[in-house]
Amino acid sequence: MGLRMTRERELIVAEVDSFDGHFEPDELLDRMRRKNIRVSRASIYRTLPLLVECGAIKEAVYKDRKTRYERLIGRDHHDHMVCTECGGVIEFVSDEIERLQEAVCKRHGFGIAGHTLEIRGVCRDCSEGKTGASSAGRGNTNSDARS
Amino acid sequence: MGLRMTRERELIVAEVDSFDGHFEPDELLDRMRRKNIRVSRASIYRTLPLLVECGAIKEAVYKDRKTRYERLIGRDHHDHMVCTECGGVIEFVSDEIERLQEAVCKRHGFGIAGHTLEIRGVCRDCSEGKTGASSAGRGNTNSDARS
DNA sequence: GTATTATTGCGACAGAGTCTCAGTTGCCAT
DNA sequence: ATGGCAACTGAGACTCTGTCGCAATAATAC
Ligand SMILES: [Zn+2]
Ligand SMILES: [Zn+2]
Ligand SMILES: [Zn+2]
Ligand SMILES: [Zn+2]
Repeated sequence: MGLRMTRERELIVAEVDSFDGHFEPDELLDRMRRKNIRVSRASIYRTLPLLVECGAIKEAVYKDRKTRYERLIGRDHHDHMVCTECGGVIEFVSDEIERLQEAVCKRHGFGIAGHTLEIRGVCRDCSEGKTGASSAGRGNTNSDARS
Repeated sequence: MGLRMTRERELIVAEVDSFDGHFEPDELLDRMRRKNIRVSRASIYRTLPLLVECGAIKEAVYKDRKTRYERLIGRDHHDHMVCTECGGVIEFVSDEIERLQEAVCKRHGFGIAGHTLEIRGVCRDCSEGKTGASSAGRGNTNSDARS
């Protein structure tokens, strides 16, 4: 049969909606625990893939081999530059790149459902020697207007 | 002191060089076991990251939360379209996209070290109803000339 | 040839994510 | 509103990829 809207799922969705940026399942769990919102780890791990299927969130940057999610609803599509020094993430959009992707896929008869573009490298601050400028760098997200 | 060229590392490099396409560490191990080449799992897991640092291979598509590698030496850079139906992988290159990425990064003062572009969707065969055309699709790689 | 020290292999370990199963609860039909 | 049932939850055991510690080994430097 169909899915059911349970109390737990409402709580999880609410929590996901309550902030921007990237998160990992266990991170979400901790956040909820600290707020005294009781939901089991299993439920979180079971719900997030459902939200991906609904298009509410998507898997984003992988770090260490942990799945990271990112809210989609209420946010524009963007891609990522990840600094290998400080771990910082710059979000960016290039309409031209998006258009070219569509063109390439069309040529292959490939129907796009989504994509992930992740550029690895060294951000300006780190390369200018402001070592650890962005500090110990626990994935601070440096949002950015479309280019 | 520096690194050492050991018998084990030679064997691993030889095995990696012996085929194109993507592979996972344990896959490589099995392959070698079957050929009666004895190298410990730990050595493989320790060597592959070194090869990444040398630029001989790189981490490619993640699948299930397993690290997948791909040989770089002797192959041109390319990106991936992954079919969500059959699991097939189409490799492609768009020089324009590559160029645009450089432009965007330059604008951000971001020094590119590498990138991963993975487009998810449905390939031609699957969308034309040739369901399972590419068969049970365990990641068959459909190489392709530059577009 | 000997000293030095990186590397190997093994098995123990770590941690993200999955599975099982009994108990619960949303949902639909009556 | 009530009952029935399948979907869901929570707890913990489990799986599986990847890492670590340590004693034995072997590649390099002298
Ligand atoms: Zn994009
Ligand atoms: Zn983002
Ligand atoms: Zn590329
Ligand atoms: Zn490839």
